[in-house]
Amino acid sequence: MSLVVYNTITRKKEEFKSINEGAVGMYVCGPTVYGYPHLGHAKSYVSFDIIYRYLCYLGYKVKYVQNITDVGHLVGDRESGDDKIQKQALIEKIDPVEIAYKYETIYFENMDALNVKRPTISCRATGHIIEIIDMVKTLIDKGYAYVTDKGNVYYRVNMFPKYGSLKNINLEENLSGERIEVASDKERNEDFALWKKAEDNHLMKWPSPWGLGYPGWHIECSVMSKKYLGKTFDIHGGGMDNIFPHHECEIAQSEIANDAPFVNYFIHNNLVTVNGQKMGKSLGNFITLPDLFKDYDPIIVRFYILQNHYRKPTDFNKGQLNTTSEIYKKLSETINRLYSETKDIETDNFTYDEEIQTIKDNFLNAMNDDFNTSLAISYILESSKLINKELNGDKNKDKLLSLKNFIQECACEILGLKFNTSNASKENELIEIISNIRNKMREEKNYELSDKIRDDLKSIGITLNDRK
RNA sequence: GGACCUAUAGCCAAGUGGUAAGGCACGGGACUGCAACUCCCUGAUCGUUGGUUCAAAUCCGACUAGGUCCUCCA
Repeated sequence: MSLVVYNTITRKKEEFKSINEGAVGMYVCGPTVYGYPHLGHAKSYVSFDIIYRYLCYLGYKVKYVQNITDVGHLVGDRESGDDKIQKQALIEKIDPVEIAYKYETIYFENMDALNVKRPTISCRATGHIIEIIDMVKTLIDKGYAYVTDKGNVYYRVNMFPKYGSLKNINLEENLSGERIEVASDKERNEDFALWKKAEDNHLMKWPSPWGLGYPGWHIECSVMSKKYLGKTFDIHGGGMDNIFPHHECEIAQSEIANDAPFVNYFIHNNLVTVNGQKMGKSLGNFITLPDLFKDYDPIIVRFYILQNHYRKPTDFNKGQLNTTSEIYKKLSETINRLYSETKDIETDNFTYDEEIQTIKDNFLNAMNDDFNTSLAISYILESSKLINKELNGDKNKDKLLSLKNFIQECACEILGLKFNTSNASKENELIEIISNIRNKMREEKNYELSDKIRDDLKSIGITLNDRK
């Protein structure tokens, strides 16, 4: 079975075929770095991490480009809007460049904690101002963009008939009815900014043919994807909320500037909700990752995200997160047992067990069907049951090694789960010693003391699992 | 107002034409000195309503509820 992905362009699942055999170019919209990342970012980047990991597993050489938006953009194109990075800089009383760098660092630390692999290329908007100016020039030369008296540059949306097709938006119906901005210097209200003139109090600005200014929100992604992936590439990803207008604008810019189709597959993850409402920075109902990680191991947050499909919304729910935490602990214990009991077994040649091969096939089929992680996880849990049975029973070498291989490839490599598989710490040795003494007491039927040891250890969070 | 998505057991969640995966919780059992762990068994006709079909959770229509986008947001 081959890989099938849902393509936003066609609103259908399609068989995945890369432009160049054995290689994939993928661009995912990265964060604007002016605040702490939240659970929504986690869902998005974990989702694309899965796609990245799975494509690698399938043998593709993947070039995964992700931008860092370190230029603040105005809310809309209005003169009165705030530049979010600048705003944060004024609050924290440090330079906007420091703000961007600070939150970029935190972003990556948080993603590392979630075991999200770093993109192969991470690029910043501020590092591509020359190329941005260049593409804006091209669009002006082709007549698709215009410079206003104020020194702003806008894209003529009505010249690009495809605009709105990604989101299936009809501009006539949706935009023409709105009140035209009186103060705007645009030809038409739906036109979007490619370059904005900087007001005197604007901190981040660059010289350009149109005066001192800064790039519009959408142009950086067109520029950087072209630079690193070429005019046409395989996959473009991002959150659903970026479909319109961001990705529409990218298509409009890139296809005209490059005279080539932009992207073959657009993949969008669904959003995180809180009590059914979208979690968003502007709504103020977001849960930041640093806060969440105080109460939950990041890898459990990752597991929680993967229990939902990426195209379905995840409703944040502490009760469910606690449940997930319990499930993950059990799974970890089982897998740790598997690793510790197989660490001395020769792994060179073993016959892959048929039953486990079937589970692995099912797992891969689930992944092939548009990265169905929630179904895939059910096979991991099924294997967990088999591990316990085998460890409590025959301890068949082929079965154990097959299971170990399955966990290693599917749970660890593809899903990016981590289990605490080292038993080497002093603490564990100590527990082992205490446990042995306690077992001795139990043999001597000194239950009063052995129960006290069990209870005392339990009270500091260590559970002894008695086995025959 | 326009476009679109979702609705499956107490909860989470797969399943897109052939009679409902998995997990948690609940209950029963095996194991145990007792317990925990582990294993076994146990639950839904799929929002409502029409229709298409030999056959629908799965396709089409209507309705209801919730959500997203049409301003920045992963």
